[in-house]
Amino acid sequence: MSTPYHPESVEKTAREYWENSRCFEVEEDPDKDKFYCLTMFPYPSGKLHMGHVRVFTINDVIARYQRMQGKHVLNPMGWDAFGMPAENAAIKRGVPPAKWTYDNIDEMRSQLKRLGYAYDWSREVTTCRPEYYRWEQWLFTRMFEKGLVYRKNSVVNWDPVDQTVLANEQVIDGRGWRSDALVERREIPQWFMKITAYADELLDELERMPGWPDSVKTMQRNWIGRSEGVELAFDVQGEAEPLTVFTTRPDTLFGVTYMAVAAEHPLAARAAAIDPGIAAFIEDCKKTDAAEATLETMEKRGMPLGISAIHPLTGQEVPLWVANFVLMSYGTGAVMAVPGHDERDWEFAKKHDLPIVQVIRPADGSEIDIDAAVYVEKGICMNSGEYDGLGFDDAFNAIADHFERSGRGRRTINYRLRDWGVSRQRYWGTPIPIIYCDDCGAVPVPAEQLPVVLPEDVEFTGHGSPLKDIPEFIKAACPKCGADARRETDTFDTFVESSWYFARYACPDNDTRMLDERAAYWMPVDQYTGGVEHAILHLLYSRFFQRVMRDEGLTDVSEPFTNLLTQGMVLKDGAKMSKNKGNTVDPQELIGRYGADTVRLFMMFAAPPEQALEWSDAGVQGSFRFLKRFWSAVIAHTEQGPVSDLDPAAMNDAHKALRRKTHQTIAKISDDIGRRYTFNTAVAASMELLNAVNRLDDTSATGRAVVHEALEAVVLMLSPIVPHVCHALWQELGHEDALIDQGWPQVDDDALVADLIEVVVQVNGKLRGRLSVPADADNDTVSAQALADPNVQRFVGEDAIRKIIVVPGRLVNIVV
RNA sequence: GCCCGGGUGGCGGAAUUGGUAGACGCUGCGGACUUAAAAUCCGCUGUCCGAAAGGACGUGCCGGUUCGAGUCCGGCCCCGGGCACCA
Repeated sequence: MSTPYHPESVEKTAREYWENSRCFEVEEDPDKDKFYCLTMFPYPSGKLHMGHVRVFTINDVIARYQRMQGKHVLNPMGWDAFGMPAENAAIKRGVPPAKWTYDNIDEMRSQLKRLGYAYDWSREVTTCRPEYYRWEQWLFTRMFEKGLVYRKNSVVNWDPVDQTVLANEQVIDGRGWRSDALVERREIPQWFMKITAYADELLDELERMPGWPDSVKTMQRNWIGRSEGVELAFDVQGEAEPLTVFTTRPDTLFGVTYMAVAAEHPLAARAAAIDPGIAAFIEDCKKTDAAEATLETMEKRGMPLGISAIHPLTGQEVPLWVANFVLMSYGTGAVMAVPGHDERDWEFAKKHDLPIVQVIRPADGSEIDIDAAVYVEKGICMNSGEYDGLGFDDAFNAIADHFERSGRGRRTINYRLRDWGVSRQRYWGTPIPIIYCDDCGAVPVPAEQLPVVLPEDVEFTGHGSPLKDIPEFIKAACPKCGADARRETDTFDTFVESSWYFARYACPDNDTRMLDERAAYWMPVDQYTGGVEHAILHLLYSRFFQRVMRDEGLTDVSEPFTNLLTQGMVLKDGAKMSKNKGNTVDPQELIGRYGADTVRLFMMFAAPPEQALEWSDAGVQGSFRFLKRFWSAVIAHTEQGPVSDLDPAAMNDAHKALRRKTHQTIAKISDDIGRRYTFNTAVAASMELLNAVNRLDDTSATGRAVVHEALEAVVLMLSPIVPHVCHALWQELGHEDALIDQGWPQVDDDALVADLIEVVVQVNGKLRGRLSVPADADNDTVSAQALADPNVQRFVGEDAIRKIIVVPGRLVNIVV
């Protein structure tokens, strides 16, 4: 073996070994303890970026570590291949989305291979292939039969100049990104999946998911937003239909001084027909994009409709307004306003001079001025007729009972979660398998006619979906009556593909069933790793889809991901490094210069996985330097010839100290990688151990045996992170068997025993001295020794000692 | 606006259960090697006072609990992620 570290040849050798021995291809084996290790699959945007390298390396470290623990590891890779960037590339460069996508996949696959990831490539999944998406089309038709999908109108961003639907990210400050035209909200019919039917289960199961971060569970809980309240009917003057509203605060019902409906509400439309001012206001309300953040931050505006509702308890007239912050698609499209006890209602009432009535007083008896500040806490009812004096729960129940008895309302549970709109007016996606027949309506495509294949050779103009211009695609016979009918031209939201790919990795080649018994073996995913930006949408949709597949009899598993690790982003100059912002560092260039191991090492060393990672070119060089030091330390050791077995009796204090350090480090790194996932501290501990090895300048037989043990431990423990160099160094250390088949090193508890330990001494909590004491010294002995320390004496002086706190093995605190 | 994170030296970070703040690495400075440079190796590197021993201060800001707070509690400020059509 040549002496200097040449990453290129070292990595090529290791890569070829893994490839030739096919050691990462796994089959189902019931006798083995399976471990399914997965990352969120990438969108094939062109080249790998550092965010990819980070998450894939984290995953690879876990996969290789679990393998060394004796687990039967499945670690697959695939492509989330449908999506907007392919269409944008097609418009910009005239490349068909399919060709652009397949070229990108080829490029990125070769990059992944160069990074040495332990993937089972035989299971690769590509979502834009009909053999993949046919099964989600099939599941959609099953959901259709069960009533789990339905069609209704919903809002999109409409660009009136380009005559096309825009994604939220294509709307910049309320204008279309290409046309610069003011974007309008427009309602069109779209397909929805009933995720709300699973809302309670998705919420409740979070309580039994200890392997997920609390932050993600909290976000999902808040997103589902279950609230218990009452639905109430208000009669409207001159209208036959009452206006229904939902409230979680029926105890404040007597404080209702106005009501508001959405701009799209029929009552608003009727008022607009006779009042041009209202009509103009409603038109104006539509000139905003559909994003929630926009609606929540924009100025709250409204207009009186000139009609009144009747308060169901007092019989008083309550003016009805139309307001831009009430949305037709949320709840009933109408809200009751209690300005005394709701922040937004209070501000709106102040602005429009609407009355504010106090109907709740603080339970502690304190006085408040409802005109000066809103009071949103729960308290005691007042100005509420027969309900005066009741607390929240009593008032809630009394009022709810009253409405249920009179049939004018009912207790109900409301969710913030809305059904999942899956229709996209785009070309590069899975065709929604529906045929529209003039007589039979929307008819799902029968299973034997699936897949509905997306034509890949299309003319791409950028104005609307090209599917609308392909008569052969649109023309279809109605599956029910055989009459001429039209095929749906909308495609699925790409979150549909990513909601079940993890299960399909188990059986990607099955062309007769969506999932088979192999999925029963591998599912659920034991460790799932991906960006925290997916904490809600992708993970919630996947949990939903898993349950839909379960209820279809395809699997027994309800929760797809047992353990979740959300990695932070890769930042450069404090900003997210991403394809959209163009502030990327090219991994390929770094691999060419330093090798894959250096890039992997820097990624793992620079920050713990959950935190954002700030990119540093100097840090990469530091990682490269470490690998060179690592390499030469092993070479310097092996050049001295064979090593004899370690004779414990022959060890001096320095030998014992190094051996203790070796086994302390094994214990620490096992914990860091196996439990804490703090790969940065695992790397730091390896560096410390290697520094300790280099400091022990001892060529005696015992010295070399202790060093040998330490070096083998470092090679084994760093191998999940820098597998290529460790593959070579393992051979250098004299082993015939490949490193990939080795087990994780074991701690020798005997080596951990120390005779003396250091204890710090504090006076009144401030550090004043250090002691070396026998490991088995009792508290009194340690206290006495602490008091004898000259510097400690200086600070204790003549003062009376009030208390001495001894934390065994750590510190003594003398309180005076 | 709402929900979830984060804030520690010149920089990335460590401190795992309330017990030594700054491990490990980077940068910088000094030195060795070299004709020279690169590479490599050795030393120093939170701020202030001090010749040193040592001391004072110090984990975004303000306050609290505790023998002891980066860690717990209350109130703020700033930065990042998500907000349903980016993936």
